[in-house]
Amino acid sequence: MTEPKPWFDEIPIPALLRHARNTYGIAMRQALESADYDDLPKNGLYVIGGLALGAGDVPLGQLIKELRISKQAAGQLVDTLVTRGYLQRTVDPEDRRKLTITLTERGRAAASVQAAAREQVDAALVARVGEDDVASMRRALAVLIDISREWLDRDDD
Amino acid sequence: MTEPKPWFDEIPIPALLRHARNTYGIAMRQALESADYDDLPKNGLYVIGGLALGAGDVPLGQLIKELRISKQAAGQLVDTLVTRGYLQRTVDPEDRRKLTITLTERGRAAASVQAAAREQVDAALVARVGEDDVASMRRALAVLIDISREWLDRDDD
DNA sequence: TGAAATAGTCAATTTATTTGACAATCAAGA
DNA sequence: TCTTGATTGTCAAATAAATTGACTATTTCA
Repeated sequence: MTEPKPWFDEIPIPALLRHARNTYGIAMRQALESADYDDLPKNGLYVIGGLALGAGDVPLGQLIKELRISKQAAGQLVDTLVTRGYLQRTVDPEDRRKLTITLTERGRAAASVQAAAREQVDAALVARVGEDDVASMRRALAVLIDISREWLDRDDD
Repeated sequence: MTEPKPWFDEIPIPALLRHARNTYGIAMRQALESADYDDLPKNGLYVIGGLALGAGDVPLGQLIKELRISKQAAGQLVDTLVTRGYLQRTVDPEDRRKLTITLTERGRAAASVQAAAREQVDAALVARVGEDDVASMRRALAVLIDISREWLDRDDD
């Protein structure tokens, strides 16, 4: 029994993560383009997908942290998303410095196309490795995410 | 037993992948910067890390496919990496159209700093979820990567 | 009230990536 | 051989994405 190591054991985890994420990216982009939502900027998918989750608004500040880009970049990203009709920006009445962003009609439509594509990939994954393995992958990924929090909780501008 | 769903079950897998990868990115960047390898371009980490694997050369064409960027972008990326002393470019004597890229001394040094940081995160992960779960995560990621191959094998320029 | 901190904008620059046109090399058939 | 077509990569110009630095408005809190 020579037990040859499978190819994916030789590849660094970050590279696996990159390519795996890319699968979703390709599927989602493709679906969005077929539905004529072809003008989403690079990080646009994340914004659209993320907003759809919490049924409602998201403070701009959250994007800044999650995307790990400068607040200026976040501002510009939201700008183009607003210009292209996906988002709406409103001031938080509680604190008039803050902005929250919300999906427009078009934004929600795009989000649902994207979610459908995502779920298709999810389904293909479950079909091959089973629910349990997917659940344990989620757990492992969550742990990785958590590790970064301890690694550095600083870097908050 | 209310069994509240853990937070990471609510997050789309691509988002988990993104953030998980970011953990590695942060750790590696940080390590590299402390060691004065602070001039690596965005995709530089991938190139450096990838090359270190196969002890030797990598055809430029491979980068193009793996990074999913245009050949021009790949060319420029390699350009700056060469300029900054990380890479060397040589023509393939078999086929003089082809280029292969190799790490320089500096490149190898940076690669090993990067690898060390990566392994530190790997270790932290193993410490919390165990070898088996990491192995099954790898398997699941490999399946995801495979899915994209079937999803579209076209798009080869 | 009046600093200091927070949230975001504006303008300019740098970095990353793409598109289009091209040059060199190789492969294969008349 | 020649010639045609495909492959591999470069050059140059344009666009997109992200950063830096300086600034405005708002809130907090001593």
